[in-house]
Amino acid sequence: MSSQVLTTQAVSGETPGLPDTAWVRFLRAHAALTRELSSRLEVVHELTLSDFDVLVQLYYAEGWRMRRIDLARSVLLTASGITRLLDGLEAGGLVAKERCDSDARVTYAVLTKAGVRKMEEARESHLADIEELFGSRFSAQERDQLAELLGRLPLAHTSEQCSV
Amino acid sequence: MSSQVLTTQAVSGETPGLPDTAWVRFLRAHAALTRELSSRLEVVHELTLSDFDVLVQLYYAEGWRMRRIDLARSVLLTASGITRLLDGLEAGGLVAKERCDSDARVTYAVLTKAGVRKMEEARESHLADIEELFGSRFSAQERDQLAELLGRLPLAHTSEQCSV
DNA sequence: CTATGATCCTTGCGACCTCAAGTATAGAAG
DNA sequence: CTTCTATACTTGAGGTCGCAAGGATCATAG
Repeated sequence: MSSQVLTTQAVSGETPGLPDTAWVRFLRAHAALTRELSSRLEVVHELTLSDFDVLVQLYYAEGWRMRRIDLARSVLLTASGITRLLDGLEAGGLVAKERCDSDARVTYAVLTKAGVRKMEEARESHLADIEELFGSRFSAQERDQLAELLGRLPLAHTSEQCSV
Repeated sequence: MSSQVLTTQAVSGETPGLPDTAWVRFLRAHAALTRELSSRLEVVHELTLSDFDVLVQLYYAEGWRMRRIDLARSVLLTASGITRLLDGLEAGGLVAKERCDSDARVTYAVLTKAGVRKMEEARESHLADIEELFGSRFSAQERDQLAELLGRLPLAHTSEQCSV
């Protein structure tokens, strides 16, 4: 009732029990890919991966505008994370704040003209990078399959069960 | 010659062109899973995901010993990252330094008795967590398939081509 | 032996992100 | 109106990590 937890290990047969599971590959691939993609994005467009992520979300939102809290949830950052990330984008003139008339608690993040331009500028090269490092490794069918498999993973905190 | 880059998007049909590709799911899943796993590992065993990662590598290495640089490469951290991570583990008494007789440049990282104990302690619960949040989402076959697909991704810096 | 270049490791610095705590607003109940 | 709870956002402190630079050691060639 143990030792069956790790499937697909020791594929290369190097070290005896060294785990090389789907999960470990997942971790390694993420580290390598984000490092490389981030670095390219940084050099060419002076953007973080997260910056780009936020820009994309806003770009596809109605009126290029989103509540900060929704933005945070959609890119899986905490509220404070979004505040600081947007601080940077605001300083760079890519995003602006906007008050909400019906609820004074909320603030909108809006893409500025410059932000839209930046986004469209960065898009092409970044998508090409993703394609090169990620997408091109798979056939269209495999890509769909991968997306389906990854789509099953939990996106939020599981187990809200906190008794005491 | 564009707009075909993003396959598998808008699966849920919510926002028109909002990308929901395999890559985006990959990013989101990673953020969510590492957050949750890290938090659990922290609470129960006072370990980081990276800490555990290093412990595992050492545990399966000959003599529970590895050159720091090899350790760094195998967990995909930089040399400085390993130095600081091991600082923590050394302070906690889980890992010790050891000189190399044949080459004074290299230092080994060795699992201490306490380190081995910690590793065996943490292993069970952490693997169970991984299984719950990750593995259990897939059949054995799907797991293998996922591992195979993820295994195609580049693990190091691509394109060493730096002309000037 | 000395110079050169590569490798291993550490350290200063900064970037990014989280948690915990605090402020402000909203809505519901008394 | 007042109180209580929930939500939105910000800020201070701290942790992890990469990059760049520097020191030490090794290997090789002159």
